[in-house]
Amino acid sequence: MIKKPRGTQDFLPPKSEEIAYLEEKAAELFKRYGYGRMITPIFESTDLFTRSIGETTDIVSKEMYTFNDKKGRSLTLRPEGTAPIVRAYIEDPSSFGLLPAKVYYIGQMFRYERPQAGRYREFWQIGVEAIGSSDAVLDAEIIDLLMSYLEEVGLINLDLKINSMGCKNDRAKYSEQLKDYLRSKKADLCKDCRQRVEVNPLRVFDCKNKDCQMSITNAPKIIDYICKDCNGHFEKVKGYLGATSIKYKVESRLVRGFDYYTRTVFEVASSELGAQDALGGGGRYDNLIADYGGDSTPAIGFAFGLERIILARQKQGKSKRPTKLHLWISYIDEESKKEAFKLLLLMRKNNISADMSLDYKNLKAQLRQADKRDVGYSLVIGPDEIASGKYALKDMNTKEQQSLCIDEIVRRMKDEG
RNA sequence: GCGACCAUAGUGUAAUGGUUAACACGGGAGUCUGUGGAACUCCAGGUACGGGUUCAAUCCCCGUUGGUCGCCCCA
Repeated sequence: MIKKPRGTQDFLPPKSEEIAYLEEKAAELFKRYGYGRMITPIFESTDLFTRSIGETTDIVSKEMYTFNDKKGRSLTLRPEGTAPIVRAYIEDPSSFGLLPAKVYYIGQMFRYERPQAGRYREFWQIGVEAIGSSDAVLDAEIIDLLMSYLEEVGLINLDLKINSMGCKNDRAKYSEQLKDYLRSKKADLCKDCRQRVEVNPLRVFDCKNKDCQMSITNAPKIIDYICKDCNGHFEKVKGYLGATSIKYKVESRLVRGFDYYTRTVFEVASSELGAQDALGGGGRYDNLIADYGGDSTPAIGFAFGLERIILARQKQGKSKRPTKLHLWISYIDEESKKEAFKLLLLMRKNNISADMSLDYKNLKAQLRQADKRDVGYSLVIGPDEIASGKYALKDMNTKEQQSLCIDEIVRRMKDEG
């Protein structure tokens, strides 16, 4: 038997409807904030990701689906959504219209990781990017958009953490300070962290090892090393956030997975999700476009994972009930089956969800099918109905049944629907 | 990439080194040939894959694949 590749999923109702629902909600809300949908290729030149995300990050060093096409070009299934949009912007800035350009995307991402609850090799993300402004109010808008979305789909008890990474210079300076500090504590650090000190010292903050956590309690904080401008920017972001109803915590140890972040970064998690608890996150990337050869253009964005939102909604009892059929059509004999089929098509033309038995069964069995499918109404068609032009419409909840002509039935179903 | 645990009808569980692998729910049909949800009867459907040990393996061993949970990392 051929099985689906590891870490991938098939989606059928009701799970597929959950995804559709989350997409609709996003489209609706993002439109209100002025964001339009953007679609980019699902694979890109490998260079795009290695350069933007950072060579030493886990994603690039071991998690990418990379392959050569028939001409020997190295391509990679996108592991995240920001780099492709930045690429498109640099390729043709004018197509993005007025700045800031506000776009969102919905689609699958790919990372070669060991699957576990809330983590897949092919997973769904929805993200937004606002390109062309460094104004702090935009940071607040973006964070508000993320939190509003999560609220919109019914999630509560979320923890929002924010931090500032400063600019390039700040980061380099801070990185050296942190290295010095960590080197002095090297004896207390775990095996992995000893390596991190040299390669990517900020990552030590993510370590869950108790000794490492102890060792960094007095570590220098990036917030103390960021320059005046960056600090001012962060203060403004917090000021604008004060205008919203959003609760957040400044977390000086918050470090995100991509090297391109500058200034504001943020992450939202749910304590109900276990080890993979991050629902979404993002931040500002003011240097990325310039680093790629575009005109210096500041930008900010975020992304969240649909599987984890679905998980959190399940834990919080918010899962959507599968959509039901509205009307089931039953027929008495082969003769009336044709009439039933005609009416079935008529109902569907009138936007009424309806279905009927395919194989002939006795009426009892057909009503049993209707019952199993939890329909609201059932229509019975037999020789008597065809002769009189009046059909028996039964309310499946109250068991009440009336004889009505077709127009009345259509009208009734539409009102109910 | 590392570690631990796991794999039996669609789902949830049972059982045994030896005739036919059991039960519940779910699915289908009928009892009831023009009126559903109950009850009863019947039907379909299963030991993930590949090796090994053995007279004999669903059971024991190894490998593969997949899942779950940690680590890493992140969505």
